[in-house]
Amino acid sequence: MSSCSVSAPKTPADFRSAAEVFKALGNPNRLLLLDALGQGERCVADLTSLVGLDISTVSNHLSVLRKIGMVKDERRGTQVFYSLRKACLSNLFCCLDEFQACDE
Amino acid sequence: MSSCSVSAPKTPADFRSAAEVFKALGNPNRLLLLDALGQGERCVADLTSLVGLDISTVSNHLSVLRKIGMVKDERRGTQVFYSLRKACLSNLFCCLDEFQACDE
DNA sequence: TTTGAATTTTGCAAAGTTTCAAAATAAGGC
DNA sequence: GCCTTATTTTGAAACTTTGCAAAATTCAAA
Repeated sequence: MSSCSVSAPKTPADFRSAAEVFKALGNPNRLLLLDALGQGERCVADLTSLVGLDISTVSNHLSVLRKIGMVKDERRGTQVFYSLRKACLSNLFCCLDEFQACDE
Repeated sequence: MSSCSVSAPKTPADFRSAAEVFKALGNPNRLLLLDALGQGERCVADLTSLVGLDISTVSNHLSVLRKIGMVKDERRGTQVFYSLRKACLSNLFCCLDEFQACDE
């Protein structure tokens, strides 16, 4: 059990994993990929024609998203299908919209 | 008035501004700065001793956060005080926690 | 088992980020 | 006006990210 509610002085290390997630989301092409996956699973070739980059580049973006647990992949024959792994991802987008709409 | 609810095919450009916000949050030192500012306004020197970087580096991080509207600054004498500009920023962190806790 | 299709990995170049140090700016007190 | 303090800007070095192309891998089908 981790010691909770003890507000020790924080260090950059305490924010490393949060920063990893935000950094993965900090690229327009990856956000477009996530948006497309919001409609359901897609194979790499389909995602590639969607974003208009080299397929190897798309494969790399997808692996960034997979490493932080945002998407999962499933091979079926020669194709690999990607899909969103976290239902609550859409919440993050919601909050971002709120953040950007907020003028305070 | 912008055309709403017309789900046109999206492009990377549609996600540029969202990506800018996420990218700004994608650095542990900046998250630590934001966390500190959650307690209230702080001058640059105080924030500098907190994160343990050169003051010029901290000033740069703060300007990244200011450019995307995350913090505001106010000069009082020779000091500049920074504070959070968006109340809903804490929501974003909440959602992140949810995201990371979520195992689906 | 060789071929073909889909994807990933590797190598590389260009562009961007992070950091410190030094120079520049801003504001207040003498 | 000159000096001190606080901050920002600029410049340079190290490193990371992004992207393409070519080579390697994976799998199915002929």
